[in-house]
Amino acid sequence: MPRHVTVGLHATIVAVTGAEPRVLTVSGGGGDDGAPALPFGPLDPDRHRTLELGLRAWVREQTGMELAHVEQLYTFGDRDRVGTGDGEARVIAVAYLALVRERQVAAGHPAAWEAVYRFLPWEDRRAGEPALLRDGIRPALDAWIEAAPAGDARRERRGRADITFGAGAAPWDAERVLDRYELLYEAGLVAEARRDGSTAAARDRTPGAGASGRSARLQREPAAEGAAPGPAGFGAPLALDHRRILATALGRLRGKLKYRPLVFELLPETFTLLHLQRTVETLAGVRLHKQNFRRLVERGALVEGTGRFEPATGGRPAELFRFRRAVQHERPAPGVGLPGLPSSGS
Amino acid sequence: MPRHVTVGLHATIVAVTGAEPRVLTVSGGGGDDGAPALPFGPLDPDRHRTLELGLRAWVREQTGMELAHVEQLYTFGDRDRVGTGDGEARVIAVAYLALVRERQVAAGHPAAWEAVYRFLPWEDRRAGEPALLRDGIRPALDAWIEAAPAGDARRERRGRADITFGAGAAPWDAERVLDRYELLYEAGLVAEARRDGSTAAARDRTPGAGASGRSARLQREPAAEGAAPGPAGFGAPLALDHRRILATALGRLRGKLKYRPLVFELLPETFTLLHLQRTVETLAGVRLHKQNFRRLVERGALVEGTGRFEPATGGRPAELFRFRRAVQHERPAPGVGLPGLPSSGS
DNA sequence: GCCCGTTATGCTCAAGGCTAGAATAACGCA
DNA sequence: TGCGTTATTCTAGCCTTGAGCATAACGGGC
Repeated sequence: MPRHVTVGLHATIVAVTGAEPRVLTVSGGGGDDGAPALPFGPLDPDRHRTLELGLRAWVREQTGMELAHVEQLYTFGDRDRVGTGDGEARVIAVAYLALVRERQVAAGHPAAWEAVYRFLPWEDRRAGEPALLRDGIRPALDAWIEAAPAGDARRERRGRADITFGAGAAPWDAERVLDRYELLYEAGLVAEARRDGSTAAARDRTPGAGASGRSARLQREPAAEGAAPGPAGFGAPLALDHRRILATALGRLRGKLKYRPLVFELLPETFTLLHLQRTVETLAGVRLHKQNFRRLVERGALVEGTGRFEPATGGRPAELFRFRRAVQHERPAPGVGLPGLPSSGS
Repeated sequence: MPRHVTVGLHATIVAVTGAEPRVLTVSGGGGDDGAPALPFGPLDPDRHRTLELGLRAWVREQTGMELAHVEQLYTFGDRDRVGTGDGEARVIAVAYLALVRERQVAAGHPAAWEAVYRFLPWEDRRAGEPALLRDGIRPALDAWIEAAPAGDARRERRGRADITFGAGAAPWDAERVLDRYELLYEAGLVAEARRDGSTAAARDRTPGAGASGRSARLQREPAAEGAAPGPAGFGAPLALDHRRILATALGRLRGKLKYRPLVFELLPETFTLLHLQRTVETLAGVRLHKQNFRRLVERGALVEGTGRFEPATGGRPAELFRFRRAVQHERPAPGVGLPGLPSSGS
């Protein structure tokens, strides 16, 4: 008897509070461990006219929140995604990214905002390369590289690690969030890798993944393979494959900031230019040159002054700006361009 | 009784033959009209371990072809996607883009290569803006715009048309393939819009779609609304929503060319720089400045000379180059950067 | 009231990248 | 040999970007 198919709708809901990007989680997750989960629920073919409407319904139910900007991220469909036993339904997951303003908080629902960088701590380089990277991840990756047979295999691992984590000539590429998470997963350096254990043999390649030539090779190494993992893996885990989804979301968001005015979905109606800059930095995980950032934003005609001022800046009052919605009808790719980070390298 | 869910796997298989991008189609389509379809088949939860493997299996079966580069595009899940009646299974479509070398042709299978620009003729601007755009599409869009009530609604339509099709100050943005197709669909200017008729009321927003502020407004206008459609709509139709998938694929491909060495998946082992340029132009739908294109490719260290030459160029023999696979391990975003098209504007 | 630290904002300069061509080299063919 | 065609190399000019310097405007000590 052929198994049925169930479609799960998963939401990565992001907001920026203070100077931190946060993601909305629900407690207890899908049933395996106690790690928090992203809000999700199955598509109801009868009730949900579209996938996005189904997602909104689930989010409303679980968090009491109405979503504004929503976009689809990726669809995960590996048989072993969630360790379903034979006979049970096959579960496909369609993942979404949603952006909301910081204030809207859940009320009476078992949902909570968590700092995104709790789950992906190596992605925050605003204060320079985090110690975790230098002292924890890079050495562990080196061990993983050395654990490979000496020839091409090892060179291949080295190349991948260098490119994804930015070593040697390769600079840090803020958008490769997913590549980094997947590398850590394969190297057995995140808790999920050990949790999934040997049941997770092969996975579909996921979105931004690079290296076009590798696509035919679907087999993925089961897990550790000799690397010395941190005590419980790097970063806090999420239920199921939700950390993978979160990584996909952050990568997509970082990429899209450059050519779409997405930040403004996360900001209040009016804001200072520094507020805008901090929000972008927070998401991109890097610091930006203030004057140049201003120039880009103003020359791009993304914002317009309101004439009002924010006095509590700690210094000279800053003018409050507002997003010029009209840009979207003027220029093809309006975004806040991320200039290279200044060489303030910690 | 709740309906079941079926997951369809759809492949947009692209190759470049001569100077034309082509897409592999199978005859007869899914059952509605006689239009050609993209190869597709349902996910078999028992046989297909991953979505991508399922896709490969279906493509092998229907076209006898082994796919190399494959990437997921988008998942379509509107209830009215294919006009399923009540009681039937709900059908979700996961769409993929695959790239293959030109030679591999189907044998004994009812599959055929069709020129991509047969279905999206307005996307080919290599010889300047096509007459179809100036004489057919723009006037029809103008009519559609005028058909809106005179206030904001009309301004909104105008803005969208200008941005997607490049009018006034806005330049042509080669990547907005999907936006353009969807605009034509909404304006009732493609055959599918009339075929789907009033059954297709709302759709999920699809990938690259711009205008972040509009996301909450899910309702889409049913169809025509007063525009004067061409005799049978612009461009040749495909079965189901396959033209939408094709548009998604072409847009994605155009975008990715810039930062991933995808072209080389479509080229033979060795090629001349002009061959490379023509292939890129063909996909991007625009002409490029020869000297600058060479400089970018060479400075990017994307290729290396072989020392051998292609004599049959019609002029001075051209050196044969080969893709330097190593780039992928050196630079973060190796692609063939598409500099702005020269102002040769026909 | 004056000095200081802090943030906002404006302006400048130099390096590097991109656009558009000019100029030159190497073929096939008449 | 001269012409048309394509390949390859170089250049001049403009614009963007990266990095600072300088000045303005505020709150708080003193």
